[in-house]
Amino acid sequence: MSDILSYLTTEQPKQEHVQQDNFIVLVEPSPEDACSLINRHRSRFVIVLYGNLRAHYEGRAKSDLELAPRLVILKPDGALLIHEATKREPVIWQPPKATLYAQVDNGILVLKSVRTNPYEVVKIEIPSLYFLGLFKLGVTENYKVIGSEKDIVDFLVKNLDFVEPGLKLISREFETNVGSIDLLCEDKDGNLVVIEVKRGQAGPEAVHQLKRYVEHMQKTTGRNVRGILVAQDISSSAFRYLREYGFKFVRIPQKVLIGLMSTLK
Amino acid sequence: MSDILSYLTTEQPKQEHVQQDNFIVLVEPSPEDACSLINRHRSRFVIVLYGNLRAHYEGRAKSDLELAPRLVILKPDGALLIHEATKREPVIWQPPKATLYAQVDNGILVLKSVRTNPYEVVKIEIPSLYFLGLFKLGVTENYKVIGSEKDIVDFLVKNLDFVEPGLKLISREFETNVGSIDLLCEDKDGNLVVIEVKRGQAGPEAVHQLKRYVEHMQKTTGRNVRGILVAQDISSSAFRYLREYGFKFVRIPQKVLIGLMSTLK
DNA sequence: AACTGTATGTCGATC
DNA sequence: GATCGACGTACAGTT
Repeated sequence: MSDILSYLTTEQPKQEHVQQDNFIVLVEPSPEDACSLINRHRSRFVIVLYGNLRAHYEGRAKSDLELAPRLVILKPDGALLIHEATKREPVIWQPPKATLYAQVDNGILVLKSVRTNPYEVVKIEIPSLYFLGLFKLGVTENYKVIGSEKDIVDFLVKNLDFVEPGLKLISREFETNVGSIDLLCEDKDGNLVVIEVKRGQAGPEAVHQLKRYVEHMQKTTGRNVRGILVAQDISSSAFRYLREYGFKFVRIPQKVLIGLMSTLK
Repeated sequence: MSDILSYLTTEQPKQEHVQQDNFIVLVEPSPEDACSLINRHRSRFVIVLYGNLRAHYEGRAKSDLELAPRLVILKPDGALLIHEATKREPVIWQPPKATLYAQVDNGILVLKSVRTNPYEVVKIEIPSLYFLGLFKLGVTENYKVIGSEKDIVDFLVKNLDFVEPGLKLISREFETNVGSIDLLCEDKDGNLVVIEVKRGQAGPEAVHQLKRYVEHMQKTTGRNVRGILVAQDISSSAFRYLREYGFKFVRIPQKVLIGLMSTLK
């Protein structure tokens, strides 16, 4: 079976074939054929390999994978993923901008991916390559995820009363040298109010972030400064901190978020 | 070409074929064949689909992908990935434990993946399916990445003089209700020393984390407490904080880390 | 199941 | 290029 498949996909004149088709698949290609196809098409196709392979990663950390069947994905931007049977995450990977080198060493297909800054190397040896697929993919322009923190801040800017009646907006993304404050306001009593927004459940870090901003504004303005944390939820320990520091928590009910998400698009 | 390939892969008795082979590939399968294969084998194979597809995600946030060629990966643990031509990250995904439903609606292959807690749904419509691959993959047991923070702490425990001569270990992973302190020590002058370890470059958060621990230990013990941040590097603003709070920074040169990584395995 | 902290995090925005 | 914070973060370890 494999021979026939290989034959079918390789016997045609490559250039034309590639230009009109948006994918090529080979079953049990020779290392040489695979290497040649990879080198010729890696800048235009996403390449999927399935084979028995060893892999080694070294850079910020280091790890090794012994010989086993795995899936390798090579993208035109240099991203490289090695996947196993489980997890959303690859076991070993290289982010975009890595450079790929494919060659045949002693009859074995070897892929090497090198990245700089930080310098990191992934080396893959594939003694048995069972499948090679080249697929033409695109990139969705203007891809937008709705419901991010930015969307919530947008909403709050237009509905400040939702946080607390009488708030007046001073600035959005107010830059300080301790970070950027999501919303800086003034309350009905003339206090400065720092608002920190979190999309999901706020943890201890969110409260400490808020504290940092509040302290900074107190120090730099000398005014009385309040802190308000706005989120869908808050963890118990984060809530302890919150009360300790005298801050206020405003929950965004999921109902509001869903409504918010359905109005946007 | 496609017809012949499909034929080659489908005409054989499925059961035997599957049991002995570790992969099956089909070019331009019918939606019905694809659906049937997916439903029968999704718990044992990693499935790769290439086709022109629309996708919709809704849950913690929400997003849509218009019709375009993309790669879909389905894993036996329920993980689902939709990849485009670039990035290490999938555009849309589902983490493990999601449940997959595959069906044919009006002649179109439709995949639906549902996850609970949080409730999230990914729906994929594939009007044109060009390729379907089923690959048998494993999971590397005892997979270990070397050079994690834990490894560094291990090293420091055995080489406390590296941080500062005369340090004596009191506790590792000392649990407080503000978090767990990497290393709690006593210096040669009898001061309590809180050591926070970061693997890479320490940012402002690391310093604030350290501050939290130091303040907590001061409050609960009444003793004089020092703070030391150990990391490969520190960002400029983090260093400002560090000096402001009177903490100390100890750099782990990369040379030491590499040596550390080579001794472990 | 909820919570906490790490990650070879990745990614985008800003300086 | 360095820095910083968000992410549908994912994931592992603990309570």
